[in-house]
Amino acid sequence: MMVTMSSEFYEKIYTILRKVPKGKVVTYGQLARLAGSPRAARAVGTCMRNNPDAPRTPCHRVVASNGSMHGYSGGDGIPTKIKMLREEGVQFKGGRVDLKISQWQP
DNA sequence: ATTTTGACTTAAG
DNA sequence: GCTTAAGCCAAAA
Repeated sequence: MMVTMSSEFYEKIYTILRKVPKGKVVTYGQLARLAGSPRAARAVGTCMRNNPDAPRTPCHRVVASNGSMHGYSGGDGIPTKIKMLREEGVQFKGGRVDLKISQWQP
């Protein structure tokens, strides 16, 4: 199998994000860290933006490090994202996700 | 090839 | 606890 050098870490991001169970969320930094680039949190966001609510990439389960969210390219954006997470059983706290109980732990 | 922008994170006030 | 500033990675102009 040949290695896709350019988007190598992108595929990792998708793979990891796909492993995140329902009702759990993951931060951009965590995804980047698991992908092999702990400082590429921004790049992760760029990747998500190009891929909307693709059935293969649950970008709505990706939140910021402090539990809040920065953006979402699907539905109404942020509100839709919150709604989806809430439907999955994610506990919210003043508009922010409770990372203490809802953050995915590999 | 260089500059700008962006779904980020951490540190400091 | 919230706001402001600086740093980092990758894609788009």
